[in-house]
Amino acid sequence: MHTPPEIIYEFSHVRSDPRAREPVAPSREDVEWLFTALYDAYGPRQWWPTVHGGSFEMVIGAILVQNISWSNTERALINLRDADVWSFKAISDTPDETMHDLIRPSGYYKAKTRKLKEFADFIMTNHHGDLANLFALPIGEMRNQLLSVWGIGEETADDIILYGANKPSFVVDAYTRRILERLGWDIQGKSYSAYQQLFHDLLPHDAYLFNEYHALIDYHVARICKKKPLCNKCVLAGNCPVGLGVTQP
DNA sequence: TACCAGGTGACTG
DNA sequence: CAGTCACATGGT
Repeated sequence: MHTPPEIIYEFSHVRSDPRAREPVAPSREDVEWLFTALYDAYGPRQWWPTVHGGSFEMVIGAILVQNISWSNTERALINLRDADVWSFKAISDTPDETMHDLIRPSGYYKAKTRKLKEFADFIMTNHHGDLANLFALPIGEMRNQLLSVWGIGEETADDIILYGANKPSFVVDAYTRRILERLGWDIQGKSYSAYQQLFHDLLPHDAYLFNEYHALIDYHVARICKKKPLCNKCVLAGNCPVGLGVTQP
C-alpha cells in the first residue's frame, strides 16, 4: 500500500557528537540518522493499529487512546462495534449513559463520551457525515477545523491527518519528547509546535516517512526507552548521551 | 502497592 | 508562555 520513498536510502547514517554534555540543536543529519537507525533495526511498523479497520475506527480510536494504552482502547472499540454504535449518527443518537458503559475501558469515559459526540456533530454538520470530505481539505485547513473541535488537541489532530487522511503532519507525543530529550537534542521551547517544527524543517514532507518515523519512535520508546531506559538493549545506545553514560535519563 | 499508559481543557501566576 | 490539576480504566 505504501512505498518507501527513495530518499530514505539517501539518509545520513551518522549523528553529531553524542558525548556533548549540554543539549545541542539537531542537524538534518541527526534527524535522518535517528530514522535510519530505527528503520534498520525494526523495519516498517505499518501503523495505525486496527481492530476492525476503516477511517471511522481510526478517528474514534485516536480520541479513545488519549493518555491510555491501546489495549484499553481496543476494548472500547470492540464494545462500540458489538453494540452497533459504529457511525457518527449512531454516536450522536446513543444516550450518554450507554456511551459511558461502552467506552468505560478506555478511561475518562465521561470526557471521552463528550469528545466523541462533539466530533460526530462536527462531521455531520460540516462534512455531510463523511470523513472523506474532511480528509480532502488542505492540511492547514483540516488541522484548524480539527483543533476547533472540543477534545481534539494537536496530537490527536495530527494523528487523524497522518494516519487517517494519509497526509504529512508530524505527530509529536510524550514518547517523541522523551527520546529527543534523552538524545540531547535542544528544542526551542517546550511547545508542541517547537518539536513538530524540528521534523517539518529538516525532513521532506512525505506521509510515508512521517508515518513510519512516528511509529518507529513509539515502538522503540515503549519497549526500550522507558522511564527507566533499557540501554543495554538499545540499538541507539552507542550514539546516545544516556546510553554512553554521559548524562542521566 | 504504586506506578504506568500513544492527551486535553481549565485555570493560575 | 509555562506549570498544575482533574479526568478513570486495566496491566504489572
